Amino acid sequence: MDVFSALADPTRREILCLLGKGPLDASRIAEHFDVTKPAISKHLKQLHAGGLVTRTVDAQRRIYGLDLNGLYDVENWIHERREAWHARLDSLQEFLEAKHGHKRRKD
Amino acid sequence: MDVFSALADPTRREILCLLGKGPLDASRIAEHFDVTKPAISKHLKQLHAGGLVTRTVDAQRRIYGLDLNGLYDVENWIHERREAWHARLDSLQEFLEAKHGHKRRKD
DNA sequence: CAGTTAATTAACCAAATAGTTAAATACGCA
DNA sequence: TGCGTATTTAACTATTTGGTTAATTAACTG
Repeated sequence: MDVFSALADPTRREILCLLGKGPLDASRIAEHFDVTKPAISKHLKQLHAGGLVTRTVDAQRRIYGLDLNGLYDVENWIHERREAWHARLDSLQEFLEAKHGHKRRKD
Repeated sequence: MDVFSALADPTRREILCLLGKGPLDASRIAEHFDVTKPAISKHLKQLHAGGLVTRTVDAQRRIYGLDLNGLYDVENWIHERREAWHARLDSLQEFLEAKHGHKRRKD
């Protein structure tokens, strides 16, 4: 399971917003939503698989917190796309400069 | 539709990688994948809806290019999550410092 | 140990999604 | 005009997904 599909669901993104304010156990998280606990449990599983939440065990409780690693993964991917984009523009510019430096030709 | 679900599909992410190297028309994009053109067409529609690709018309051809706006949207969202996270840590630190200062005075 | 609380798993269902083939649309050209 | 090319839309199918309720696992408490 990947971090991108984990982020695709609005409920899961809201959970991350919630955890930005601090860690919560599964029941506390579920209180904030109109869906049942098993639904939230499955969302948390996917968020954990995507590296977006941490899970610590405290007796019967599972306490979830925001995990920055998943966010970094996405950020890096985005950064790579933008790098490719800029590299392309740079090479276009180089190409045009080289052309200018040479001779004025009609293409 | 939203940018997060547009990014959830691996084929769509590959299309964005491809467009990082430069704009391409729909058929050229489809050549890189094992799926049919209508499938690619629908992916492009979703990417466009998510603000991840631009579309320019050239006669019968539709030329698609990387759109940085969608990438910025995602990046901002991630940034906001991290800001919330840091704000939480800061306020915890403040709390602890205040507690310390208070105790000290009392002693 | 019996009972309570917390969370997940199991089994199932409806809706959304990614894919297909075939038809339709739009444009350029002779 | 009509033909060929490029792309999208239509109609359909299989799979995935997000949700439900009921059962299960696991740990504390009296």
